[in-house]
Amino acid sequence: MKVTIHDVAAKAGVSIKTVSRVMNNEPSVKQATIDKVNQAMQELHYQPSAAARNLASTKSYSIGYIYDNPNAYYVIDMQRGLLDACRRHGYELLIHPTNAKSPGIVQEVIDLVQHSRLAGLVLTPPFSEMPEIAEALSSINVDFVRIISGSTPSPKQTNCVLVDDFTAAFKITNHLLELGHSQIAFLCGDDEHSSSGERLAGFKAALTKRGINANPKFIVPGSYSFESGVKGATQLLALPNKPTAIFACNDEIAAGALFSARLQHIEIPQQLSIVGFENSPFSRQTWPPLTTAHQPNSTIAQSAAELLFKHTRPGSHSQTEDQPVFIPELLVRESTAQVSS
Amino acid sequence: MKVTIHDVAAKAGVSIKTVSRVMNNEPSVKQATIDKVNQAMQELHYQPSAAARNLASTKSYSIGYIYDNPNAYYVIDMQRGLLDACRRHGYELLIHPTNAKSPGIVQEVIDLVQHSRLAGLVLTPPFSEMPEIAEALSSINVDFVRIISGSTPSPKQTNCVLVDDFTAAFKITNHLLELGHSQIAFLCGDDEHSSSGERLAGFKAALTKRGINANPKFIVPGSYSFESGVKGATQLLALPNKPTAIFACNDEIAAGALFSARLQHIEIPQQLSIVGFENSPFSRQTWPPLTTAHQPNSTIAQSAAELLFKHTRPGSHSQTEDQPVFIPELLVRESTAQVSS
DNA sequence: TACAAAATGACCAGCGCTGTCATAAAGTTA
DNA sequence: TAACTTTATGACAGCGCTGGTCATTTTGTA
Repeated sequence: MKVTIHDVAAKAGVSIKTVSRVMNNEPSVKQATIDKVNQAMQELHYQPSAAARNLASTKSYSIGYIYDNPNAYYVIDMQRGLLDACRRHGYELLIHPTNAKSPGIVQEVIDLVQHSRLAGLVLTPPFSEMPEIAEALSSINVDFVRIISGSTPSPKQTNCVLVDDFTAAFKITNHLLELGHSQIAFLCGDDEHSSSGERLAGFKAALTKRGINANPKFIVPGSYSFESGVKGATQLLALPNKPTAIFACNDEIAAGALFSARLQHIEIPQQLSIVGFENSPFSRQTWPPLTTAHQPNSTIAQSAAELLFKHTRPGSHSQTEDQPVFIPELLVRESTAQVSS
Repeated sequence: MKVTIHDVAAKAGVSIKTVSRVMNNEPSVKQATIDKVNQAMQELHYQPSAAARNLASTKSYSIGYIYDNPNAYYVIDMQRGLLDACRRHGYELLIHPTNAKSPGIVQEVIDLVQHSRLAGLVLTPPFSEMPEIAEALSSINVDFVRIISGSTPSPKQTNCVLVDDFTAAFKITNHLLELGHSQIAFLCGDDEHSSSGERLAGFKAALTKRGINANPKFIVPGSYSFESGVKGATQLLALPNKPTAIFACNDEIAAGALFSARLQHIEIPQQLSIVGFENSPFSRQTWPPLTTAHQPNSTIAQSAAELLFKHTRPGSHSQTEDQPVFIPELLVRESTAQVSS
């Protein structure tokens, strides 16, 4: 029926204590024994009972993922990555979608952690960028890993996985520049998300490097939504000197921009180039498909979980080395073209 | 520190067993005792440990959601609904994305249930339509609720939540008919998903009622994907007598059809009406926005979870009454118009 | 060959709770 | 009031695992 540690021990011909030692990779176990036990575990499809471990141990075997993100594809990818890492390490994942702007959010997070005895938490924007959350978590002594926008590991931001939006945006902008565009506009995402700021900075840096100063009218504030893209692009395309290319802060905004351009009978990419960011399924299902930057969310999530597990385990508490950096890659599709003269 | 059942028992002056009885509202406890215990729990801010309960009890306090669906919005909506229901009843939700076509899938599901001691499972297509899964689950005596396509409760399909695709498709088709279309094509979803068959049946029924027989060439097999929509529509629009309207089995297919039409410089909706199904965010972010059918996924999920909890609890095991039926509603947007003569 | 070091097992308590069964209190009947 | 039924409560084992303590066996090394 149910496979327990006893079954594994019997099958491997060792004591349950040794199986336990292997599971918790305690020292003083021969490699041969480790292999035997692992094999027995595999063959029996053994999965340690998280409930029992949580109960017996001072440490805990579940981590939480708190999120408030309208982008379903992002969330699903993150979940996948976290789940994969959890399965590998015998952890459980507790998902907790909630409202980041709710007034009681800090208490809500604390309650969640304490009630469910979480070993740690993975935070994505906007939670990863809320200092009050980080403080609260530190104060109750819970490990957490933040996935944030940033390009260079720094000791200030410990336990972070960095997504280098700056460099990615720099590359995207270069792509546009190489196509001959110089009148490039930028549609921002939400102010609160630092990713938007980082992408904008990368954009500006690329322009500056070519000696172009960004036209202030070409930088349009907004939010990470289709509607915002529509609005921003409509505004841009009403300008007397229209841009020849638009860099949208994500694919949804880009889709909105595309929509707006189409309403005005502007041909994409012949009359206007548009780029997105994220490589969400949206970007493949617009017409034309969007040039964008691919963000390996699932891998990023795995990396975050691994970091959490490493922290949780005693020993190696290194600092700056533990800051993986991911650079989204340029993905050229059909929404960008040589500037028309 | 951490308050346990012992603290409550001590405070209330009863045994821990009695506290347990109160928590699980078991019979045979005097009202006075119940009050005493409840008060003690309140004063101590007592929260029972889910881990301990799961470990000790034959019943469990978590349910699982197994899925294999490329549509992230659908999955997220389902999760939301399930999570809401779980929170209300003090349950935990375990999510388990996996591959329905993997050869070991039945064993995988069994392992999951046994290992995590799940109280029950919520299944959506394709899992809800796999007889081998239902059999396996029954054989190990685990409760489950299936969300499936169907219009009439039947004793055969116990523990099901029905989504009436037939009626919804019938209504959508009527919408097209009322706009004067008679040359209507249908882009199918995956054969394995009965929703596709149900929608097709509703489509045919609406045509038949108006005395139109469906042109066999207008019924194109496919799958629930953008690509399939592109392919199907391309095929249809190459026909000597093109359809004037296309009913796509879901929004992604519809988006694909839109894409294909656009490639051929066909104006939507002036020259061709297209409808989708599901009201996913996609349908709002195409140009023009899609006429579609709104499926209240989150509500459906809640209803499924409630059904599961009701089953799990002893007593009321009614049959046919427990089959909620949801009918997706027609949502007219801009991808459909009067047929052009 | 002797001896230290490493690897493993045997055993026990206990995490916080529930299930089972025994027992005590209360209610009913004649 | 005895005899008995019903209802309320408690004692205790045990869920699957960890963490500790020792004892024992196997290995490596001088």
